[in-house]
Amino acid sequence: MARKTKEDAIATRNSLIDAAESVFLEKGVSRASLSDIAQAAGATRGAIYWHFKDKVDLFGAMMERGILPLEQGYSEIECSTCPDPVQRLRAVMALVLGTVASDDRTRRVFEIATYKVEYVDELAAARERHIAASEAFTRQLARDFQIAAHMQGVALPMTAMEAAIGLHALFEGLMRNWILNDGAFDLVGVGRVSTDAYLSGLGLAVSTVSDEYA
Amino acid sequence: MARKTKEDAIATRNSLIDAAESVFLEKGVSRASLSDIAQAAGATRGAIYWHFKDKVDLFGAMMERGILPLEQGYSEIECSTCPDPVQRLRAVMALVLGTVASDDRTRRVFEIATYKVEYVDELAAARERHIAASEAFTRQLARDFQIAAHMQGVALPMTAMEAAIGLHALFEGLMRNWILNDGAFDLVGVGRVSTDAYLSGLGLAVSTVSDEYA
DNA sequence: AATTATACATACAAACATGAATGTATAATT
DNA sequence: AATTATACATTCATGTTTGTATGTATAATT
Repeated sequence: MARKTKEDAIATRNSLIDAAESVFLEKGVSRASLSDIAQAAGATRGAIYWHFKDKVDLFGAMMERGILPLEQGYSEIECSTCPDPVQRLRAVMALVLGTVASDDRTRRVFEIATYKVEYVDELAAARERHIAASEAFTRQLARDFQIAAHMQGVALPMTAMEAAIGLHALFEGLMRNWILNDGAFDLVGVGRVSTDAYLSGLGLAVSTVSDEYA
Repeated sequence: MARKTKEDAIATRNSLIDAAESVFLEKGVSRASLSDIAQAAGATRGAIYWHFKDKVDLFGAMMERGILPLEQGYSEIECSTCPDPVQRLRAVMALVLGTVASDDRTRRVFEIATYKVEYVDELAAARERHIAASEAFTRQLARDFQIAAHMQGVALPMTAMEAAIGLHALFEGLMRNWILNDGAFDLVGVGRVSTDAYLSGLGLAVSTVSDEYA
């Protein structure tokens, strides 16, 4: 065919990423061929090789576009207006869980990243990125736990870091199992009550102004 | 070459599964070719096709051999000699986490199943199996929560099922993150204290006869 | 002892998938 | 208006993997 305008090219690129999302989700990343993706986008492999170096590059672009809402949540914890560490922590968890539960693209990308890709050598970058984000999140949780314990004058029954590792595990476990079970439970609701139980078990008060349990 | 005795054949089969474990872990399941596996086992593809239908079948055999210790833990919860539901629950968690942390084969297979395989159509059986095991585990947890709450005369701050979903998420999240972080924290220790915090947050007494926190 | 089934190894054909090379019509630039 | 760079589509050569087909030496069976 012919040359497109710059906006057309951007649209093509986006449709390629859309198609990649769809095909990755259906066939898995490794079994998805570039022909599959191009065909799903109504294009050819030429378009893919023009916009992306190869499949790994396309995967990276898809991840970057889809993970943004989550990293936004992660970063929100840093500069939130909420001064109380426990409330901040609860707000961030609710925000991220709510995003995964409500935003289709985020959920699809999360599902691909969790169940439809093999983290081996060539995807080491994605893996390292996830590890780094997790560590940053966990460290932030640990700091908040320390601050909260100090503010409330309580002694945690474990290291702040251990408490953070546990909450982080609860957090990711909920999302993963929710995805695996095809949204069979209320992610935000269960996330809230289980998080609160955990916090309460740490000896932290969660200021239950308007908490309702179903 | 020549025909082997029956024991030799079984040994060959085991070495093929060993090789599959190793190659799957290194290259991921989809990128691992049967030639790779055969070569790693010091055999040829002929041996693989003799013992297994195809790669999916070999993967299934590997899973079955490596997941046994975990399912053993899952089943232990059913017929444990420990009558107290909270103690039983804690014992099972400790047993499974301890197995993953200490048994190399279990850990490798778990890592493959978690990070080195794409759960798509042809592996639907493995996926369904995992879902079924998880659901059974969660249901058992819920039942124990109900019994424990009744025994201790406390009202849980949430549904027993929700409490179970949370603990299950904590449980799987810990294992997954421990694997991802290459065993960077004490899986059994953190599992114990975070589980106890969660239980305590549910309002359940955990009978701390000899609990020590580092 | 002869036969048969076993436990593989080897050889072969077909199917993709990839990456590069080339073609090309048209925006954009001058 | 001529030139150039862009945004792809098409073609081609190559390598890889798979499944099957066939060969074969020997354990097991009779």
